[in-house]
Amino acid sequence: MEIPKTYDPKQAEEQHYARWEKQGCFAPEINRDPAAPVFSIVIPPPNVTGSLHMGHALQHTLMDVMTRHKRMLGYRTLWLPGEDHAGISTQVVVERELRKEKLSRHDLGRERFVERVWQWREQYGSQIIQQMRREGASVDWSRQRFTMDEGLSRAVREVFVRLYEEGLIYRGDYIVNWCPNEQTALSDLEVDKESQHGKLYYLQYPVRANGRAHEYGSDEHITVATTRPETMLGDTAVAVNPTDERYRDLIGRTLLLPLTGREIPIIADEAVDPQFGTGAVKVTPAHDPNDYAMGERHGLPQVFVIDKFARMTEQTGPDFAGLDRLKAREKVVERFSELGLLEKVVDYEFAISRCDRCRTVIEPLISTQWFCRMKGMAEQALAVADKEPRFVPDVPWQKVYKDWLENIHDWCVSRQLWWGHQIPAWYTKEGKIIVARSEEEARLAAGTDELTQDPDVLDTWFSSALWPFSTLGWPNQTNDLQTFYPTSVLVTARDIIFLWVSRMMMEGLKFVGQVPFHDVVITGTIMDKHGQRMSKSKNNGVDPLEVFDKYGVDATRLVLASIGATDTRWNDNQVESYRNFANKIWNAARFCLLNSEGAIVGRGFEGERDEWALHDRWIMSRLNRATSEVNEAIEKYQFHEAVQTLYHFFWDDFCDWYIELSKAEVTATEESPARDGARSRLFSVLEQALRLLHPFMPFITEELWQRLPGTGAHLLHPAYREAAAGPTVMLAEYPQAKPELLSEQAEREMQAVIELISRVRNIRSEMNIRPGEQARVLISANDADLREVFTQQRSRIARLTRASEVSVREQLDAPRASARAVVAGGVEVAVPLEGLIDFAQERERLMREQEKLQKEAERLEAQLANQQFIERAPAEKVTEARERVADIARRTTALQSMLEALKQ
RNA sequence: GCCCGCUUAGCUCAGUGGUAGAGCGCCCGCCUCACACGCGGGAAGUCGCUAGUUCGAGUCUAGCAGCGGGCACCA
Repeated sequence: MEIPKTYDPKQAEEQHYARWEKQGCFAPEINRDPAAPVFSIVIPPPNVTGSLHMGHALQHTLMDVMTRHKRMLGYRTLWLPGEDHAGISTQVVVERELRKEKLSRHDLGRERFVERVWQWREQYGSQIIQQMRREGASVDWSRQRFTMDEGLSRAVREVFVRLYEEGLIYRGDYIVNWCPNEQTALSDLEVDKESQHGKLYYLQYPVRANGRAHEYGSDEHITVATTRPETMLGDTAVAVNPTDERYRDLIGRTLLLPLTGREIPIIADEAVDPQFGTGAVKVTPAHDPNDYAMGERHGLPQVFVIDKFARMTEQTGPDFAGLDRLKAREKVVERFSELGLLEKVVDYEFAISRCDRCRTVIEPLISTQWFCRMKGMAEQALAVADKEPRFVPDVPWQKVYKDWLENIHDWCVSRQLWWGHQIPAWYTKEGKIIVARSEEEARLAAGTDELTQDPDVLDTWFSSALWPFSTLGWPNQTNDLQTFYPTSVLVTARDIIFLWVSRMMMEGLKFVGQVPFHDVVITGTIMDKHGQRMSKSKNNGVDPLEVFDKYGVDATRLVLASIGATDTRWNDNQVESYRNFANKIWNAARFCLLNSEGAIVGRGFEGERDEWALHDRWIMSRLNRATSEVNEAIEKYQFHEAVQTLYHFFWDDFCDWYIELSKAEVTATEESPARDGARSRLFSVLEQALRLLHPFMPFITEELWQRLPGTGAHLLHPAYREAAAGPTVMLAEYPQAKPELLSEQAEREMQAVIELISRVRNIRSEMNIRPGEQARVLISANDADLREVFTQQRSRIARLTRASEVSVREQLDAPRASARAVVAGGVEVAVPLEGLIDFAQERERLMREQEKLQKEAERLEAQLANQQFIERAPAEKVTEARERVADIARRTTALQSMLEALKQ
C-alpha cells in the first residue's frame, strides 16, 4: 500500500463531503431508531449578501462538533441551515448594481426591482451557505430555509396579524431613527453611538419685555447651548428647571426666536439639568427624541425643519430651504454671529448616532411607522430567565440579557424598503386600516376591492425572530416542529443577543408556548494580531478559506474549537501546530498500516486481557480516561478541553509512548499470535481515537478510518445500520468510557517506567553520550512490584534508552564511574560511563538535585510544623504532605550515597 | 455616568483554594527503519499592583492601575 509521508488535506476534503451528503448522512431520517433522543440546532441565518468570515467559521465549527458528537451517540440530529434576506444590505447591493446600468429602483418599479433582487440572489447570493460545504458542516440541506420563502413569509404574516389583533402592534407618528442615506427608519438596536469631537454653541434668544407687546429689551436674553444650531429653526420652546433660581422669573414669558420671527414660551421641566450648559434648553420637538418627549408633556407644536434627506425644509424660508443640515448649521451660526447673538463656541465631545450599516449620521425624524409593544413578551421571557436559556458562559451574558429585557422599549418594525416582507396591512380609500393574512382576506374584511397595501416592509429581524419555529413549519403543527422544537442549543455571537436571541425567546414563548432553545453558547471574538476586531473597513480580516487552503480544514477547526468562548487574537502559529497534529495522526496511522498484516480492529482487546502487557493496560486506561473527559467536555461546551485531551492523548500517550513501546513486537517480521495481538491492539486504540477525533476533524478521520483493517458496517451505531449506504466513521458509535478499563495501578506503574526512561535520557543528554552509542542501564528498586514491572518492560526500556543492557536489582550496584539519578518511589538508576565521566561535574549535578529537594522539603516541613495546618486542612492533604516529605527523605538519602560512591 | 470582562513564560492562551501548564518561539543534540509538519534533552513566570478572608490565594473579597466591551445619556 502506497501511503504518502505527508498528509494532504485537499484530497480528503474533496471526496468525503460529497459522499456524506449524497448518502443522506446529514438528514435526521438516517436514524431509524424510533426511540432515539433528539438533538437539534438551527443555524444563525447568515446574511444572503455576506461571505464567510472567521466568526461564522467559529460558530459553524462548534455547531458541527456538537451535531456530529450527538449523531454518533445515536441521537436523531438536525442541524438546519439557511439564510436571512437582510433587507437593507441586499437592497443596497442590488441598487448599486442598477446604478452601473444608470438605473434606480424607481425606474424599475417595485415589482421588477424585487424580481431583480431574487435574480441577484440566485446568481450571487448564498456564498456562505456554499462555503459551509468546505467547512465540513453536517447540515441537512434538504431542510435549508430562507427568510423570504413562502412558508416563512406565511409565519411572518401570521405573527403580525396575531400581534395586531392583540393590540401589540400599532401604527403611529413618532420620532424614530432615520437613516437619510438608506431612506428608512431603524430600530434603536441598529444605531451605533459614537463619540465625536464637536462644538457646543451658546445662542442668545431675546426675551420679550414684560408687559410690552412686541418689544424686546436689547440686554435681556436667555442663552441656550446646543450641538445642533440648525435645529433652532424648529424650536418651539426653551425649557428650564422649575427650581432654578436664575430663571424662575422668566418662566411663562416669551422669547423671540431669532431668524424666524416666531415667539416661543419659556417653560419649566424637571428633565432640565441646571448644572449643564446654561441651564436653559432649546426645545425642538420635531427633531430630537428628548425634546419630542418634552413637547408631548407640554403640548408644544412640532415644526419640521429637516426632511428625510437631511435637508432643510421649505418651512425654514428661502435662506435655508434645501440646504444640507451641516451647511445650514454653518449659516445659522454665521447669522447669530452677525446679529451679535452668538455668545461663544466651545469644544465639546458628544455622542452622535450612526446607522450601523452605512455609518450615515442618523436624523431623528417624526414619521408614521409600525411599532411592536414588547413589554408583555419581555415579562414572559423574564419569568423563565433564571432557568432558560442557559447562557454559556453564564457570566456575564445572562445578566446582560435580563437587564435588556427589564428595560425594553417598543420596537419600530417598519422599514421603508422594497426588499422584505411587505406589511400585511391595507388601507381603504377612507383610510381605514385592515390587517389580514392575505389581500383576499383583507378585501373580505373591508368589503371592497379598492385597497392599497402599506408599502413598507418589516424589519429583517422580525422574521429572524421566528426562525427556530418558522423553519420547522409553524404555524402548521408539522412533524418537524413537534420533533425538533424546542431546539437544543443556539450558538451565536454576543452582538446579537438583543437583536436576535432575546427576540426569538419572546416570540417562541408567545407563539409556540415553549422556549426556542435550552442553551445559548456565546462565542468569543476573533481579533487580529494587534487585538483589533476584524472588520471590513479596517480590512484586517483573515479569510477562513485561505486558512483552509494553507493548513487544511481539520486543523483550522481544531483552532476554532479551542477558541470557543474566549476572545482571541488570531495566530497562524496555532493553526500550523494543529496542521502538524493532523500530520502526526496521518503518520501514526501510516505506521500502523505499514504493519497491518494479521491485524484486525477490535481483536486484540477482546477477551484476551491475559495477554496484555503493562503498556497495554496503561493505554487502555488512558484511552478510557480521555474518552470520558472528551465526552464530558463536549457536553459542557468546553471544546478547548476536549481538544487538549485529544491532542495530548494522541501525541503524548499514543505516539510517544504506546507506539514506541509496542514497536518491537509490532514490527516483527515473523508472523506470530503475539505479533498479531500487538498489532490488533495498536489498531484498536487508533480506531477508537479516530472516532473520538471525528467531530473535530471529520476529514482526516474519515480518510484513515476507511483504510483500517476490520472497520466496517459492524462498527456503525445501531440506529444507522438500516439506512446507512456504507460504513462511515460519522455514523459509527462515539466511544463511551468503560470504567472497568481504567487502572490506576497501570497508570502509576507506567508512570514509573516513563520517569525512569526520561531520567536515563536526561543523563545521556547531559553527559553528551552520542545518540548512536549504547550504554548500560542499571536500575534498583526496593519495591518488589516495581522490580517486576521494570523487569517485564526491560527490553522496551532498553529500546527507548538505547541501552545495551538493562539490569534490575534491589540495591544499586554501579561502578564508581557512573552517572546516577533518583526517581520517585525508591527507584535509582545508574549509567556506567567508563572514561566519560567528569567526577566533579557529576557531583555538582547531583548536588543541584539535592538542593531542589531540600527546598521542597523545607516548604513542606514548615507546612507540617504549622499546628493550624494539621488541625484545619483536610486529612488527605496532611497525609499527602507527609508522604512527600518521606519520599524526599528517601531520595535525599539515595543522593547522599551516590555522592559517597563518587568519592571512592 | 452606570454595568461588565480581561491582565499567568518572549507571543497566543489553559488553569476546578493545596508542588504554576500547553502550543509556538528560544537553547543543545539528532535525517534513530511512521512522521524534520519529526525525535530526544533543556532554559524560561514576585500569575498587573495593594490590602483582606483563609492553616493555605494565580484561584475568593475589596480598592487601584492599564486594556477592552456593553448600556444610558446633559441640550
